[in-house]
Amino acid sequence: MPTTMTAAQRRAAAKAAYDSFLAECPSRRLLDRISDKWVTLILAALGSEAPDGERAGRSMRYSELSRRLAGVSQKMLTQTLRSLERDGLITRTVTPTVPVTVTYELTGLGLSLHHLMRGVKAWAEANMDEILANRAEYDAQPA
Amino acid sequence: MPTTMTAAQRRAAAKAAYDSFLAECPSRRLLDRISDKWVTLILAALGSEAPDGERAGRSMRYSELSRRLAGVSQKMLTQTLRSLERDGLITRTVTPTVPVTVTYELTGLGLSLHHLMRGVKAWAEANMDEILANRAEYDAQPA
DNA sequence: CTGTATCCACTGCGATACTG
DNA sequence: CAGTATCGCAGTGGATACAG
Repeated sequence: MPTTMTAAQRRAAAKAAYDSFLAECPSRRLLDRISDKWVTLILAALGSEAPDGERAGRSMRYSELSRRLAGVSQKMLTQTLRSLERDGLITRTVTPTVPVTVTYELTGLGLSLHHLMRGVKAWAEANMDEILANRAEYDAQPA
Repeated sequence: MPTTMTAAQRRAAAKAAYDSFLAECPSRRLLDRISDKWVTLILAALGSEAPDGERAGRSMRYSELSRRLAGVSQKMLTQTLRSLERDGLITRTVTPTVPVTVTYELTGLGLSLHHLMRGVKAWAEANMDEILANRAEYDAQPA
């Protein structure tokens, strides 16, 4: 922590007394939760621009998400969605049609995390080539 | 790659070569790799401002990191550091003192990811209270 | 369509012991 | 100091079957 801290920064630090560097801190578990492939992809999917381009974030059905996140198992999708709902990052809406229709949507909190996760996903895609090259070079090193 | 590719398909492939939504895409695995608690914390530690405040990113010894990331096992720390080194996100420097001194430092690529991961870590710490409240509310719902 | 429930294979990860 | 090697289990996550 820098010694040159403004009063505002000190207040912020005092208010949010959470530190993920500490093993027992709840934020450490939260960090573990959100540091997840499926969390990132779900938030990325739900936060993508709606077809009409009018909203930031779209509403998606369970089956839509299932198709979008290629290869996700039912268990992981449901489990991750529940977790996100419990944490207040997404809302789950059930429409009593026959058969039932369930839609998921980002909350404001979820949207704020989406902005970060979208960057992470984009980073992975943008730097894939360089990383593949780095790996090749590393693996080519003589032992 | 099939030779019978439409011009539109070629353009799409060229523009977005990688897509984490696809199960077979290498970027999916990369996303899984970097979506990791220890990756986040290591990058956060190495990217924090140096004591002299002159550099973005500092050099840290193995034992320093071990202390900073409270509760990390030797295995996970070494394993994660190796992975980051192989991907070209950090450098590992051995100084042949007695006993040997090993320091780790972010590369430019690592620094770029650090900026994102630092935000994720900060988000977790900043929104911990709200999320705890959301969980309490969710758990209070009648079944 | 949108789940829940169950079983189980796999492996991530910690603990422990040892080394240059 | 900075690792490597090995063991063992707990828990993750996939596959499958079933249900409202």
